[in-house]
Amino acid sequence: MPKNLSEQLLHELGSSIVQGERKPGELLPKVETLSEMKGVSRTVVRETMKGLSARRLIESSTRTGTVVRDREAWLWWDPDIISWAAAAEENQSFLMQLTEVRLAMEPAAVKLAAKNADEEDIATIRHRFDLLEQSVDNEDDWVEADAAFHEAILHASHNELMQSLIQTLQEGLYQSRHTTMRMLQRAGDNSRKMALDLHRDVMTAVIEGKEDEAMARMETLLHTVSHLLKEYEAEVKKEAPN
Amino acid sequence: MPKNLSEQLLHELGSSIVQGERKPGELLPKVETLSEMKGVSRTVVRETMKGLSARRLIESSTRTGTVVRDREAWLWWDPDIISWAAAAEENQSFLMQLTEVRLAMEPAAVKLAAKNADEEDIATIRHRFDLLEQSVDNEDDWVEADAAFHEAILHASHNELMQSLIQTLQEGLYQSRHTTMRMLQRAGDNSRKMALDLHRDVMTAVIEGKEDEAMARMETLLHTVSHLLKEYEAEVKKEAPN
DNA sequence: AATTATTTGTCCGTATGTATG
DNA sequence: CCATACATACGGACAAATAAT
Repeated sequence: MPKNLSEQLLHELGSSIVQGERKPGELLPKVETLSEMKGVSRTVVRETMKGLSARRLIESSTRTGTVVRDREAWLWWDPDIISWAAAAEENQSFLMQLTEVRLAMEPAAVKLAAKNADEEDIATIRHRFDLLEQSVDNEDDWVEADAAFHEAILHASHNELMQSLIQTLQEGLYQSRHTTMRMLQRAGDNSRKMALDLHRDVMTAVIEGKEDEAMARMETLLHTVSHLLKEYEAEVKKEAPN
Repeated sequence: MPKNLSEQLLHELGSSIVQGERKPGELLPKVETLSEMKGVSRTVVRETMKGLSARRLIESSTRTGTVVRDREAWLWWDPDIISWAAAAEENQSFLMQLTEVRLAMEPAAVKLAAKNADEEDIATIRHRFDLLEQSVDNEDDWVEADAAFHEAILHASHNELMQSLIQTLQEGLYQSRHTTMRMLQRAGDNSRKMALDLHRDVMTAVIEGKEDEAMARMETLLHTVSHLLKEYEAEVKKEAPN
């Protein structure tokens, strides 16, 4: 639930643009008109416009009005834009793109972690892994512990930009998939036990400072999880087709 | 040159936060005071605050006032934040982080390009390479043609998120280094001829759809360029130490 | 080529709501 | 209950740019 009028309107217009309802080149109604249409003051409309143009979704010029910009200009790594795109009806392609980025970044981050982790980082990682191990039988705990473990690894990379990037895309993936993810967790203890081993492998490589091995093992982990996920989705689809 | 008052103030306050002048936890002056200090209306100050909190640099709460948020919360992939950070006095660490991300993303993008490029993409890449080849003797043309070539490759990845990401970080790197980059261009034709061969290798792998080879060759290219750059910087430093 | 009309851009004053000490 | 300090919202006034006449 949006807190104020301009955020509400921002969400409404932003979604309609990102989800393709309003297309690049299209002219938006003028401020005065929008103000009347939505029953808000010009100030609110103007703040909304400011938010949209800060994300480079629109471009305004005097007399001509305000038009939707080309997709190439959009600041895709804005959390709002990602969430709007992930919430779209036809978002398969977008989710795939997010996954492709993740597959490039997470292994790179782990490689850095293997290189840069200090004693404190390693202590945290060990601790988080213990928690993961203990929560292997509980769905909710597992999801939380898994996120915490990955967060500790990322933190050990000592690269704030990567952390921020991965966190943003995780949120994007999570948002549209959290039900699916939970379902995977429910798929059975076997999946979790297998995943636990893979996590341990990553951790060991990081602690021992074996960069390339850490990277390769993270790739294995991601591919395995994605494979499990697909398998499970196919199964669910078979049982209950659209 | 910032166009308006709120952007001017946004730049001023944003820079002071990102560059560490105002530290996390620190309390900002209240709106009224800032308004007087800077000689602008409260509306301008409020718009500035909106811009800062949209980037999650600050957090406001009633009565307590407005405080600087922890670095982890910042939206690092905002072009403004990147440019403020890149312009900082002590930015060695930040530039290294940017480079680390680039080293992870560009090869991944090329790999995708080798997989996804269609005929039109390939025609464009070939054309851009021809331009690159023709501009091997001209500094200014080379810089432009080089950017255009990389852009064509990225476009062929058919992943808008990666494109946007790489473009943003390129701008960040460019901004603080453009003089250095130009100097590398001036370093001599040999560097450019060597670089040209490396570009051709990448192009060939993409056209032939050899994913892993394209990726490996882009890694080689990036490492070579970065090596040349370091060498040249060292030389310049030797001639004219601080 | 000059003028006019339209639309966005900018700044301001003011008022109300809300949470805090 | 009161004073403080910020958030939100409204609408007026004028400036600047530019398409249309």
